[in-house]
Amino acid sequence: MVDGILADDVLADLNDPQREAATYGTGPLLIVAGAGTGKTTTLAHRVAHLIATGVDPGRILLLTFTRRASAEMLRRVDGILRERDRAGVSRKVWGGTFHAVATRILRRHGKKIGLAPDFTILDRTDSEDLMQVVRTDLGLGETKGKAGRSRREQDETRFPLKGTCLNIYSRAVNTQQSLKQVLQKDFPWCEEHEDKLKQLFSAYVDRKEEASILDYDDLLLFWRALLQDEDGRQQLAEKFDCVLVDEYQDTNTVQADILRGLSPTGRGVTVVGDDAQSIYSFRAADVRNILDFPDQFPGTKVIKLEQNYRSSQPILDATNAIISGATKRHHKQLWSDHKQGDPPQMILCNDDDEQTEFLVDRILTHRESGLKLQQQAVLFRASHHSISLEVELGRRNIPFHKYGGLKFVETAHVKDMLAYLRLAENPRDIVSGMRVLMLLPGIGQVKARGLLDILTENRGDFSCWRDVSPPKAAMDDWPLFVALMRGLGDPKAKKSVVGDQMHRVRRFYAPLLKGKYDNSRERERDLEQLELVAARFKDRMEFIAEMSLDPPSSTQDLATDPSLDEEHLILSTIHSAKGLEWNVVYVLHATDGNIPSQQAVGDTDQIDEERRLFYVALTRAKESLYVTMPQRYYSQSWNRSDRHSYAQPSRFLTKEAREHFDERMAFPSIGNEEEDSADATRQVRESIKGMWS
DNA sequence: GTCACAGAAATTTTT
DNA sequence: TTTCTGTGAC
Repeated sequence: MVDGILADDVLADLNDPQREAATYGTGPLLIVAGAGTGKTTTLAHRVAHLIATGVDPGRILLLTFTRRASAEMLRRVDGILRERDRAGVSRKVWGGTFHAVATRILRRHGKKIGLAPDFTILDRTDSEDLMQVVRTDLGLGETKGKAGRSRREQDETRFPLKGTCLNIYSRAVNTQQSLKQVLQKDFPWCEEHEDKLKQLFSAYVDRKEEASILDYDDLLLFWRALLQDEDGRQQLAEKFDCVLVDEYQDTNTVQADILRGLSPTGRGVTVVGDDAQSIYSFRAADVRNILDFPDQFPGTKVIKLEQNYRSSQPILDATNAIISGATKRHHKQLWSDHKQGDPPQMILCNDDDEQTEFLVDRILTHRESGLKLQQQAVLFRASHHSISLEVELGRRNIPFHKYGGLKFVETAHVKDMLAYLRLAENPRDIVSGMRVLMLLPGIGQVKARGLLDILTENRGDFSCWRDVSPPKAAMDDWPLFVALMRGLGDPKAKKSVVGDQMHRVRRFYAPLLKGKYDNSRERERDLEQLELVAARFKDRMEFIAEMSLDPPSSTQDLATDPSLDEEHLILSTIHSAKGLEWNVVYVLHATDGNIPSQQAVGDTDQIDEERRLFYVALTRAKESLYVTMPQRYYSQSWNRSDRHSYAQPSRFLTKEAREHFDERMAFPSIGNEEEDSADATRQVRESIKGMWS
């Protein structure tokens, strides 16, 4: 390249450490980037700089946490390069999540380690389904067989549910620990089942192999295996000159191994992250990856970004105070040029309803003063925390998009539809096969298994099902079903437009849907949306993989054409808000039990992670920050006999932290004082009682 | 073998 | 609110 270094005017937007990071040479580089310090900008400039100095874009690998993040990054790279007439080259960059890139690589090179290229991918719920199949096969869930069923035995803990089993399995695999260690540390109540869990997991692994399916963990494991295979390594290690990893604090041991496999000396490796924002340890992410990076790769250059461009100083003061309570951390002091601004507000509400009322009120006030809804975001710890807000927004016709929580593709009817395509793509995929067959009346687990065995014997040719005589109840549907599958399985159909295939499935499936759900009309509309999405894909396999690896993140993303999209408010779990920013941020339910979550107060590591989570939430705000907390929770659940309970503010809002907040009631009380004081004494009693329950 | 029902138990965050 | 297991009718 004759260009040499990128023009000064492009790099002039960067501050000194950012510029140093963007232009640093090929040695291992660690960029420690605090919240809002221009991490994305820096990384984008680094990629642009690499390309401008002659690195082949096709030999750059950019690993991000979500596909959205990598798309955004590459868009900015293009923006920077446009001035050099090189716009568009970034399309050649290998960008995406670890899992998405693993899929591409394994399809192409997996043969080396004995992997068929047409594997299908299990998402979280599919993996649970398979776990359940194996679990019942081995008779592990049963409780009735126990002789006598004495009280003693009833007290014995039941075998863990499928979700828990998968958590245990995944944790062992991703942390590379023995089952015993994992059980001891994270699942002590399951320790007595160690032997049976071993049986279960080994059968689970076998099943996946027979069916030619990979779960999320497998994608990483096999990529790593490929890098450890001598042949594979040669081909792959030489594939990339530069590897950049974003959000490195949230990678796990296997991902770190992959990085080492790609570049054993660290040549060409850049990682970016912030240990204060590590919030995925539940998924086996290990902060030590980023903390120990300089030891792993001798000669690492460390560059710290500490100037915050996002938030006003009053907000930074508050967030600095919150994170300073952490027991272990890499010291950083964020500062901003943006000195002016309102202090963050801590809002006390009577209950959930009042919180909702306050939020809607405030959101509209900001809207009236000219701030678009997209520039405001409501963040919460758990997906269900926003339910009452969603209802109210709906009632008032305020459009919103919700991120996190149950995704569109995880709903039963969407999974059903996709299962037809997946079975057609990979007839050995027993998860999809069982799902599809059991939709037919009269076919249950046993029949479904038998039918799949026949299919395997006939090498996946769906014609073999024509000769089967189905149970009476399925008599009408069966020929149609077989015709559908034969059509989809035909090699010619494989290449036909994915939208058309989806349409055929929908015609068959819609009547079944009617009988299965009472809100079938609504669900049918979802399926129409799905068909539209499918129509955007040329390749069926790609479509299916995409739906497992990178599903549309909000239901509304699908329902509306992005180009015609109307103004909308953002609701998001804190986890899904990572890396994003808004002018106004509201953090809901900042009470103990919610933040930190009741389930995560076991040890200091967990509590620290919850603190970082709270920190991530607060640091999303640019100008205004509201932290709201209901004081009273009504519980009509089976669990509690009392009708309501009182909540304390989050323990992270310590006295010192609160000095940086304006504290007030959402709606100053106008009720009669007697009731208030009665409430106050009740609150004391309740909270004392709470200490023993 | 399948299905519908009942009673009990669990309940975060996500590639 | 859903998920899981056991039971009994078909």
